Amino acid sequence: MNIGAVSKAAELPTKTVRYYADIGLVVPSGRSQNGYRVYDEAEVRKLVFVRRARSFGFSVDECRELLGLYQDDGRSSRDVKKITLQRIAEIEQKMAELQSLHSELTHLANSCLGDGRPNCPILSGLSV
Amino acid sequence: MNIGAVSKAAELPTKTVRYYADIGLVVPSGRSQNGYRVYDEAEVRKLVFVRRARSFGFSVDECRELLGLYQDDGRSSRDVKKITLQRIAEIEQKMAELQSLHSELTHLANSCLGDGRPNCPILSGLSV
DNA sequence: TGTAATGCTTCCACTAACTGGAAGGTCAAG
DNA sequence: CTTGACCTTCCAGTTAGTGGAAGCATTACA
Repeated sequence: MNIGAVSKAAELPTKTVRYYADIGLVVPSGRSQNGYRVYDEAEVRKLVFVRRARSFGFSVDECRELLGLYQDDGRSSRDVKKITLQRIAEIEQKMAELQSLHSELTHLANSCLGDGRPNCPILSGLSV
Repeated sequence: MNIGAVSKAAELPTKTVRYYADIGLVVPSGRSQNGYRVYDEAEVRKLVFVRRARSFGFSVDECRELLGLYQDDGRSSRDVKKITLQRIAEIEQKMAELQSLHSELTHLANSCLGDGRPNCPILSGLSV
């Protein structure tokens, strides 16, 4: 498979696939005579894996770590679970922050008339 | 006030204050003979405003826009409310994403034994 | 068979919002 | 007088890509 087909199959932009190759995250299985990157099914699966993990908030470096575990038959599920639980904790933290942000902003927006007049509680609220 | 005092007053790192000066977001009111940036209360208020707005998820460019409104006595609260409501909608969107992420990851973590064996549903789940 | 349109390559530069560090000038205290 | 804190500029790096240019390769179509 050439990069275009891979890009379609993994649902990632070609630029991103090339970038992942550059940083050694998912490298093509080889190159054809004309220099084109050649991928096979295994790489496509890894790319899908990375796309999903990224969408789950795993950083590229964590993806690298996870891919390592993914490929290592001797890995323990304990390692994987540890990373995942950390991520869950971070998500909960993030959600709490967003929650307080949301209520503050909602409060400000509610107290604002939103008319053509300059008097605006949102700005006063921000500048406290 | 020199940058150190401003930094303390506005609760922002000096690096950040300098950065904001560089990009023209909050510029010092002047320079002293020795070349030190000199700020007065108005700038400190703006910096506090920016810090809070940033913590609310407004981008630096949005802060610039808000600062413009903030300083413009002829502004309408409608403009400010519009930006704020957009931001609230984005936060809700983000929270929904985090929520689904959280339940998916929790599900995966729960189905993982977390022992020393290689069999790990988290990885299989990610690679679907 | 010619040519035009994709598709692929590399490389360089840019994004956001800082942060770290080096090299050097200034100032107050002991 | 020297030490240390504070200030300056400039350069580079961070994350995770994205945009674009210049230049081969392949394919589609008239």
